[in-house]
Amino acid sequence: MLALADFSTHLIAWQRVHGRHDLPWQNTRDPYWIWLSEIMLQQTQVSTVIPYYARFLARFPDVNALAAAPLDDVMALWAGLGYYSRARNLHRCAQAVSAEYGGHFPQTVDELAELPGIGRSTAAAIASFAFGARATILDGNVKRVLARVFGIEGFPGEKRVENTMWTLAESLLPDAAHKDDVTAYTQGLMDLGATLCVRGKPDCARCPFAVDCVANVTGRQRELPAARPKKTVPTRKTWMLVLKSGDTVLLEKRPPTGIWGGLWSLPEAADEAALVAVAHSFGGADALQRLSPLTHTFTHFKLDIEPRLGESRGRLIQAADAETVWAPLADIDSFGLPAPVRKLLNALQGSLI
DNA sequence: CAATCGTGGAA
DNA sequence: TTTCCAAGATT
Repeated sequence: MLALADFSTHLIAWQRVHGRHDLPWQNTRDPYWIWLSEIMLQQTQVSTVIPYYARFLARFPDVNALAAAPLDDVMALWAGLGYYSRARNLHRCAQAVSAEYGGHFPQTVDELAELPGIGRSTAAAIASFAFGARATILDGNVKRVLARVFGIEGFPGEKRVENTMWTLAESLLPDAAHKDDVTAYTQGLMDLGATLCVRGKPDCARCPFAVDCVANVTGRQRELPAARPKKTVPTRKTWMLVLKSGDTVLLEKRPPTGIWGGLWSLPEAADEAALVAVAHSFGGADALQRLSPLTHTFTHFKLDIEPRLGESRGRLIQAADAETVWAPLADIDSFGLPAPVRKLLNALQGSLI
């Protein structure tokens, strides 16, 4: 039987030898670097984050630079990474740190968790990595490790199960005598879940907890943690307008909340007739050319996109209640666009010019 | 508190 | 091809 006190000891020893030590956000105690990585890594894989992280730091080298930047610039660098409330909260958080803390991140979990976009687990990760605080994280990696090693039943997304895991995770922290090891411990939790205790085929032979792990001993690796309850994802349909004027295309800024909030995108309508009316209001002809439809899958719904191509002569802007712009196709990469819209326009740029 | 909020990798 | 979901937070 694995004594709770032994968990952190074994994990720390394992991390120092077998854990990851060369990720771009490691080997620093700069809370800005660490905070940025933690936000980008929320629900996002390491390999996806790395190129975004490098570009972001090059453009915004410190929290004050980020705070002073227009939100639009932040969104443009975040475009393609998904979950855009993270980018909006990131900007708000930078402004709060700059204005309320003189550009220095607070060091306690409670203060960190009050900042926009920083929840309980992210606050603990920042406090642990940047300030060596004895703080408990509970991300997807930890939930998977705990569910397997300790045989925690139930879907971790369920509140009751998550509360159980928080309590267990708190009890596993290294004690005050090993406070200097909390960084290795926190990193070890993530490393174990990300490199050995993976979802598909966990490498139990290399795991320091193999002989004690409930899932391994009982052969239930595939059943723990319990899968998310299945739901049928609804399908929505939208018509998108690619209205050109010379070498520019009409873009609209999306509202600050909701799907793709704060990004630039193509004008949309609920049916083809409504889209023709939109095109007409911007100087487009009545006839729109049909383009190949595309499907975009979100976590909670599927979107069927019917693109239509039109040409506008006058670059007419109707009432400017929505932010609109004629974007040069050559500069299209400088706009924060949703992934499928970027793909659509990039494909068009190749075929039309 | 369950729903909302992206995208791409992996099996 | 389909399914699942990844260093979660917010409402």
